[in-house]
Amino acid sequence: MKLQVDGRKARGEKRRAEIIEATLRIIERDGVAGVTHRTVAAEAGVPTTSTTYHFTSLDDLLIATLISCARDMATEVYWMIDRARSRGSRGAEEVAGLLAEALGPRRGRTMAEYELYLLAARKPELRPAARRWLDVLTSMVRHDDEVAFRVFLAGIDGLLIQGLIDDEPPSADELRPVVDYLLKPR
Amino acid sequence: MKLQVDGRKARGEKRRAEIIEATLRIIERDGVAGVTHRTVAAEAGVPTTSTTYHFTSLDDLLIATLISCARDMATEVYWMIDRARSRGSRGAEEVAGLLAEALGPRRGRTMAEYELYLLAARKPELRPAARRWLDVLTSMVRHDDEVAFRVFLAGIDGLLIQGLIDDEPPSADELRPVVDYLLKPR
DNA sequence: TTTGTTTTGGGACGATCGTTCAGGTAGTTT
DNA sequence: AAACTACCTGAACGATCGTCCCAAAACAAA
Repeated sequence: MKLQVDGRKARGEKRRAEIIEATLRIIERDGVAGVTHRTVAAEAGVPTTSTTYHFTSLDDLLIATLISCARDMATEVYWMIDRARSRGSRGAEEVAGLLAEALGPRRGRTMAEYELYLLAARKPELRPAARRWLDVLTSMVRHDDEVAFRVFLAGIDGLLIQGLIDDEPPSADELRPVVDYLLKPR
Repeated sequence: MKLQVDGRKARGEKRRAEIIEATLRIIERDGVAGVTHRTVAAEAGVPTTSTTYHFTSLDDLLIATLISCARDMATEVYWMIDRARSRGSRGAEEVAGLLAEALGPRRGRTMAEYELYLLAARKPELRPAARRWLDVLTSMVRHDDEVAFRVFLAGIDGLLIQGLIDDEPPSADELRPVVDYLLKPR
C-alpha cells in the first residue's frame, strides 16, 4: 500500500489540468476551430510538445475538455434547478436570470458548450460524456414528470441557442414570459 | 436595356452554385472543420483556384453556404407548420414524424444546419441570415400566440440538438408524447 | 477581325499544421 | 550510489493549408 503520491505524476496531472483549462479558454474565445497544439500550448504557457505528451492526439485533448466541461455543466444546472425549486412559483424568474447570464457575461462559455455538444454528435466516443449531465438531471425528477421535464430541458436548450444569434443578448425580463409559459403546468 | 444574359456570367453563377452545394455536402459529411478550398473543389469537381475565384475567402464561402441553407430551412419549416396545422389535433404526430426524419435519414443535414447556426453566433455578419427563417416563422402566428410559438420553436431546437447525441436516432413514437406536451395549450 | 471582359486552371509561395524523436531533467525505488 | 521511471522540451519532418500570380480559353462588344 502506498500513501505518498508520486511527485512526478502529481506535477504531470496538474499540468494536464492546466492544458485542459487553456483549451476551454481557447474554445470560448475562438471556437473549436482555434484549437491547435500550438495555440493551446501558448495559452497554457507550456511548450508545444507538452500538449502532445499529455494527450496522444488533438481528439484526445478535445475529449478530455468536453468531459471536464460536461461535469461542470451538470453541477451547475443541478443547482439551478435546486434554486428554482426552492423559490416555488418564482422559479421562472430564477431560470430567466440564469439564462440571461449565460447569454450575456458567460456567452463565450455557452458557445463553447454547444460547440462541444455538436462535436459529440459527430464523435460517438464523446456522447456518453455529453449525455451524462442530461441523465443526472433526468434522475432528479419524479417519473410522472418526465415528459414535462424533457420539454423543459429542450426549451432551455432552444432558448440558449436562439439567444446566441441575437445581436445583443436578451434580458431576463424578455426571457421571463417565455420561461414562465414553459414551466406552466398543463 | 439588355435582355440576353451574358453567357460567361451564366456559367460562372452556375459553377458558383455547384461550389455551394459541394460545400454543404462537405459540412454534412465532415463538419465545418472539413471545409477547405481543396476539399470543396474536389467535391465539386473543379480546380482549387475556382473556389478562390468565386469566393474571395473561405469565410465568404461559408457565408454563402449558410445563406443558401437558411433559405431552404425557412421554406421547409414553413411547410411543416402548415401541414401540422391542417391536421389539427394530429399536428403533434406530424411534427414528431418530421423530427424523427431530421434525426434519422437527414441527420447529416441537421448537424450541418446547427454547425452553421453556431458559426453565426461567432460571426455577426452571418446572424441576419441565420435569424431570417426564425423571423419568417414568427410572422406566421397571431400576436397573442407569440409566447407559445417561441416556446414551441425553442422546444423543437432543443429536441433536435439532444437527439443528435443519442446513440441511435429517436423514433417518432418516442418523440410524440414530448411534442404533444409541447403543443398542449395552457 | 479586333479589342475588352470574364472565367478557367496549372503552378507555386510562405505559413501553419499534427506529430515524432532524441536528449535532458527531476523524482522514486533498490 | 545506481537503476529506473516519468516528465519535459528544442528541433525538425512531411503534409496541408489559404492565397496569389499569370497565361490561356471563352465569350461579348466594337
